[in-house]
Formats: sequence, C-alpha cells, structure tokens
Amino acid sequence: MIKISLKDGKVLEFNEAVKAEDVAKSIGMGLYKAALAAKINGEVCDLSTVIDKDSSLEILTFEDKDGKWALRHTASHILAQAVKRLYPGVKLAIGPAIDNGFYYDFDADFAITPEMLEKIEKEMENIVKEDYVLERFVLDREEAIKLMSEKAETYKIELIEELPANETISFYKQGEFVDLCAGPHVPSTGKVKAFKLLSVAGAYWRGNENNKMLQRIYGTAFTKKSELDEYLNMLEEAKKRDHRKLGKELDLFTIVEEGPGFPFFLPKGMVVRNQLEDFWREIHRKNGYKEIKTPIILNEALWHQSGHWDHYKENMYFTKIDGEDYAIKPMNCPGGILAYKNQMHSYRELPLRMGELGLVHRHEISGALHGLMRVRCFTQDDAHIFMMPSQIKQEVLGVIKLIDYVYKLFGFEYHVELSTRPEKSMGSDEAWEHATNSLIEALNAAGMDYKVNEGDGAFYGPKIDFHLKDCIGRTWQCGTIQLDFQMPERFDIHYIGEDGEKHRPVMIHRVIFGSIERFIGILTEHYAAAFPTWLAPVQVKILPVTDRANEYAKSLENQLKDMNIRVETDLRNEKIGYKIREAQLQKVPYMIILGDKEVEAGNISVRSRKDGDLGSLELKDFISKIKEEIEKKISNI
RNA sequence: GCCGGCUUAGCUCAAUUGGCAGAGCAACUGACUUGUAAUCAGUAGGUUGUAGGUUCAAGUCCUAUAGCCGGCUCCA
Repeated sequence: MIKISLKDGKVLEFNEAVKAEDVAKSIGMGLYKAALAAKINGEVCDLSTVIDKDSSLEILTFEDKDGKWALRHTASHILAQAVKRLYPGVKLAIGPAIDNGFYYDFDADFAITPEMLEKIEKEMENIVKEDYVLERFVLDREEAIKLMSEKAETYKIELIEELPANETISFYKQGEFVDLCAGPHVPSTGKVKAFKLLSVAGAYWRGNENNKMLQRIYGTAFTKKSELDEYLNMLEEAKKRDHRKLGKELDLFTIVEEGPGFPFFLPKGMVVRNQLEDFWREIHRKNGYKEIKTPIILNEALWHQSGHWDHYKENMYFTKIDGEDYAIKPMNCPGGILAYKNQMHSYRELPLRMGELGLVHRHEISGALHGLMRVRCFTQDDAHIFMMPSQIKQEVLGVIKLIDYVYKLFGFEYHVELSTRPEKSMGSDEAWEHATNSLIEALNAAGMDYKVNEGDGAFYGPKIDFHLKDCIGRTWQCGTIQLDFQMPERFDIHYIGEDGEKHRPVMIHRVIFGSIERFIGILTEHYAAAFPTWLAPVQVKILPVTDRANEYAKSLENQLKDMNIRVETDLRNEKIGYKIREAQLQKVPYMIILGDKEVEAGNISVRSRKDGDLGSLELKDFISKIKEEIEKKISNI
C-alpha cells in the first residue's frame, strides 16, 4: 500500500507503484489535462516519474512557477530540435527557461536573422503537432560523452565533463532529437500550445567574454494562445511607457550624440529632479543626516590611497592639471572621508551621518548604456555613516527602514540581494566575515527576505542591494547599503573614545534612490510619466475657452503662482478641445477651464487628468485640495 | 567591448528591381472667438548619421566610422 498525500491534505492510497500522471488522472481529468510536471517530496520532476513509496505529491500546472518552467524548458528543446532540422551543422549550447520565457544558445557559422526565426517557428509548430513524447533516460559519464561525440555536440561534452561525479546524467529524447538535460519536462511536445520567438542576441558561452560568442534565440511559451496574446500585448503596452520614449515626448531629458551616456536634463525633467532632491533633503534632515558637497576632480594620489586605482581604474576618467595627475571621481567616499578628517571626532558625535548628492563619472562600456538607467555620469544620493562597531546593526537597520519608507511612498515593489566578498577585494577574511554577518543580522532584524549573490560585493565590503523593476520587468539596482572596514583603515581615520584613546570607526556607504537619473527613469516608467502632483513638472494648466477669459486666466495664474503651485496658461487661439488634448497628453494633473460662465461667476471649472470633468469649484477650495495632495505626496495614478 | 539589427525634416514614418526625396504632426503666417482629447488655409523645413567607394545615375549596392536598439558582459 502506497500513501500519497496531496497539497490540500487529502491522502490517496494505491496498491502498487504509480506514475504521478496517473495520480493526476485519478484526481480528475481536468487536472490531468492541465498537468505539466509534478513535485514529489518537494522535488520537481516529470509526470512520468513512478512513485513507489509513501510520498507527498503536488501536480504542477501552468499556474505554478515550476510548471511554467517545465513547459518553457520543453519549448526551448522544441526550438533546438527545429534548428537542428533546418540547420544540421549548428551546435547546441544551453537552453533554459527564464522569467517570462526561454532561450537557447547556438553556435552557428552564419548569422541567424529575423526571417529565419519565422522559418524556425514554423518547424516548431510541426514538432508540436507531431506531439512527441519526451522520454527521459540516464547514461553513465562514458556513454553520455560517447553519445554526444557521435552528434559532435562539443559544448554538451564540455558540460558533461564538468558535472560532479555523483550527478545523474540524464537525457531527454523527443522524436529524432536528444538533448542533455536535468529536466523536468512536460509529457509531450503537444503541450506547448502557444509560443513565439522574440529575438536573437549574442551571448558568450558560459557568460564569459573570453569565450566564443554564440547566438541566443529568445522566446516565450504559454499553454493557451490567449495567454500568449495577452503577454505580447503587455509588452507592446510596456514599450509605450519606456522612459526613453516618454522622456523625449514630454521633454524631460535628452541624450545627444556628442555625449553618449551623459544625459541632459531639460526644464521639465529638472522640476522632477529638484522635487526629488528637496524631498531627499527633508527626510535626511529628519533622520539626523548632515549634508556636504565634495569636488568632482581630486588628485590621483587620493585614488591610489583609497584602493580605487587598484580595483576600479578601468571605470575611471583621468585628467591633468598643471602637469599633475587628477581623477574624476567615480565614487564619493574618498571625498567624504577627507571631509570627516577635517576635524577631530568624539564618540559622542557617532554615528555621524553625512549625506552628499554627489555627481560621479564612471566609464561604462558602450553596449551597456541604456537611457537614464545606465549612464556614464550620475548623481548618487550618497551618505557615509561613521560609527562605532557596536552601532553597525542599529545603523544598517535605520537605513533599511528609510529605504523601505521611500520605496513604499512611490508604491514600488522591490527585492533585496546580499552580495559577499568578490575575488578582487581588499581586507582580511575576519573583517569580511564580521561585516557580512552584521548585514545579515540587520536584514533578519528587519524581517527582510533576501537572495545571496556570492562574490558580488564591492571591493571594500559586502553590500545589501535593493532592486526595482522597469516597465518590462527588468530589474535595476537602486538602493544599496555597503559596510566598509577598509577605507577607515586606509585613510587612518579615528574618533576619540570614552577612554580618551583613538579608535577606528566603521563606515557605511549607502544610497536610497541609488542614482537620481536611474530613479527618475524608473519613476517615469512606473507612473507612465503621469507623475503624482507633487512631482509633476506642470501641476495646473489654465485653459481659457476664448480670449475674453484671458485676463481672468492671468490673474488666476498669478494667484496660483503665489501659492507655489507650478502653473501654466495656454493663451493660444485654439479650440478648448485642442488645449485639453494637449494638456492631457502632457499628463498635467489638473486643468482649469475658463469660459464666459466662470468669468461671470468668478469661479473655476476643473478637469483632472485622471477623472475628467470635475465641474465648478471655488478657487480657494481647489487650492486647498491640490495643496493637500502635494503636501501628502499622494500618488494619484 | 562583443554578436545582430537600425539611422530619411524638430517628432512619427513613406519612397517598386539603383532612376526627379514625400506624408502626418510640430513650427511659422493668416482666417475663425471657439465649452471638456485634434478648426481651416497657406509658408518654410533635407548634403538621407559621417567619410570613402562602385555606377551614366545611390536614401537604396560595397567599405570604414559614430550613435541608437535587443542581448552578452558590467553595475547605481
């Protein structure tokens, strides 16, 4: 008797060993049809897996992440099969499922073009129609290498050779196609009902730029055509909120050929930026920070002392002044430390929180540049916290809370990553361990979930990163908290302790927005440029219906300006519908429409970007309403 | 930096097989005095990213180069 317990707590009993798919069938045909993979005792596997002892079982469908991945993984095999049919000489590399889809890397001695994608898609459709069963089989290392040698799949051989000794080497066969693969897969190719190939891109073998560049085909797959269409439609919609497009349309910023990666902020974008900076200063004052400003160019010797010369030189720009070597700062910390050193510090002053909106320049490779998201000069909303070792946890926790407060205000979902010691780094193992543990403790104290990135820390210390999503779901690092025992050492900074002796402080480097530029990019996409009123470049647009209302309009404009409201008046000789349309496209939160009626009654007619015509209001009531909205930073999207 | 694609008026895009560079919007001028997402008419706007080459003839073909886009890589 085999007992199989299901997710809902029910227990099914079978007289003999049974396949997961048969269990699904016994639960119901609906589930059986939707089933893509199974989770047996917590392990994801094929539906054809035989259960021969008491187990827990979960049938995975497209609703489950692992079910989705199995389907898309199978889709990537179908892609590979189609490519092999059409272009037999192509060598296979790897083809996993990823968020939102799948890819497969190929080594072909010709360029894969978009036209070829259409052909490949057609062949994939055939393979789906032919509905091959995916059969799993296991080989020992020698047999596996032999099989792949016969097929001249050199990349597969390399993969097999590097598998650990105890690893099961499994293959999946569908029709004439066999691929090395850990699985799991859906039962047959016919399950992949709706798919599309999306793009071709170069990708280095194993992500290493010293290796050969392969050609990667990206695609996505769903169980239903309607889901695929919905996804493709979502991508189209997302393109409309791309900050590069909106930034151009709404004149927020521009990047010109003369300065690749060096954005220009135009008047409208500058308003958003200044509002963010004002807000930043306000919360930092409230949280006990002082503000400094350090120079952009400093003597190169400083960067030797800080370790940047050894660890960051490739990303830095240099210049000469009077024959002396200078560097353009890629980070604010050395300057911040020099500011700290300007005075003696007592333990009574600690933690000393010093903020700086610092403009840094970093050389990014040309292919990495991306609108405001990745640029070559940007302003970090930096701060350096100097403290005693006993204050680390408390201070890190304080920063985590501040970041959380800011992101929540904008309505962002975010995820957190902890990065540990990289290969290229300085300091002792003990110092790194202490620093890393301190960050973990603070994360735990804050109750934060986080992912660990081994070896991804800064060269001077481990860090916690906060990632935000752009409109198509790519994530960008924004906030970061980095713990540093190295710089204080290198710069020999100290404070006078209770005992009257000199002690070494510990440092935190942290940013909340990360880079103002990137943050504005993310905000633009998040709000589709319909910024909340407190950030909107123009908050109110006054639209006279005819020039009989122009004088009234001008007087209202002055009154609103006196109340510190950003207002513009459209006196052009155009129809009201035209003026409204334009204001709406410019995403102005409020329009005041003035015709003969309003002039007569001395009131105003208000239209909101979001809700349309709001009817007649008294000016003072409108002012108090909008003032409150600005004051409370209401995100009225 | 690497792989592939793209680059035509301020913006969005046209231009058969190489055969006179065009439209809408925006701008400017004029008329219209208008009530909640586009009034009409006219004017001007270009060394087709840049530099070479092939050709009787190049936006179109070839080479180089810059920038952009999608990825890889890298990172705020």
